[in-house]
Amino acid sequence: MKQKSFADMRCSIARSLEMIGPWWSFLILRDAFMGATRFKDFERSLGIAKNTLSNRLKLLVDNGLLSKDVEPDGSKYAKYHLTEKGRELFPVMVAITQWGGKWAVHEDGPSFEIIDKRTNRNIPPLALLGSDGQPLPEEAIGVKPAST
Amino acid sequence: MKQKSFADMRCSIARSLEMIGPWWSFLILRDAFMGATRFKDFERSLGIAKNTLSNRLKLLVDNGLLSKDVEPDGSKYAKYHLTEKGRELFPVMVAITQWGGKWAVHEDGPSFEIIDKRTNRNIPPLALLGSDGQPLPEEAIGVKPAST
DNA sequence: AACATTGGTTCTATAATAAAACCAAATAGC
DNA sequence: GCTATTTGGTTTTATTATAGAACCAATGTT
Repeated sequence: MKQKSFADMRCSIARSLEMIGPWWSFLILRDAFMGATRFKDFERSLGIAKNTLSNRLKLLVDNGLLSKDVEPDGSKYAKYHLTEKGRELFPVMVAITQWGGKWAVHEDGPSFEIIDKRTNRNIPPLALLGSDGQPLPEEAIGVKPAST
Repeated sequence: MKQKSFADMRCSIARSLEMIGPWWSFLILRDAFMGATRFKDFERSLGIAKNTLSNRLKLLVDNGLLSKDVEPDGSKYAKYHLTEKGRELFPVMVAITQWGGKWAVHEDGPSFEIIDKRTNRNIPPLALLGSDGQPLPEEAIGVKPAST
């Protein structure tokens, strides 16, 4: 009984989770955002088994979230970089980071913070905006199922 | 070799993923946001195996994302409701929905959309704000590792 | 040239998941 | 009030995924 796939579901959340992949994949992307590019970078940071890492990286490359590039910097070891598709997951990272900062924080505090470089201060919570571009009051949030 | 836990990592993203749980858990929460409350609601919507659903629900309740309540409405079947901790994952849902709406959308279109009820129109992308509350330019985004 | 590091692959053991069968309690239909 | 159905599970079994270790060739370092 193989693991069920979300890939044929219509819901964008399910499809996104399927595309990102399970577990480790998200942390691999996190490290990519933090500057990791090499197989060893990810392995060291995550303490992940090499075969698992290898499979995850392949999946992320196949799904277009990372690219595996041979650099013109002299080295023959490839580097993994976020694609545009991968980079656009940044708001998801921020949303989870902010949630975790409130509800899942380590006793020693978080390992990193997302800041406004101009002021070196934390950024405020991600803002839900209404169709007018102004902050969206909670009672105005709605979910509309597809009509078809 | 049991599955590695993220629970003792310091990173808030890792800790959040651990707390939410694997795979299905996120879709269970999605359905909770969409109004599902009963075991059967989740089962029908997800097509999930009952034992897996049972385990996931227990985990989500144990981790404080859902509460299992006996309702005063006459029924003796319990209902699952999002706690405040669970409800505050809404921005994460929105972020993934918006990403998926761009990068993982089904050929028939998304199954639902998040709207501004006042206008019945889609909401714009979640906004990253700077410490001044104004939109944060990309070059001002920084990540600061913990000093200690 | 010798040694260490990198980026894997292969193999085995264990844990997680799916599917199906089963069941008691609750609810609905008559 | 009696019967049938639905609900909310648990148990059992089969399969898949993951972790860990050992191994290896290519690369990079001294």
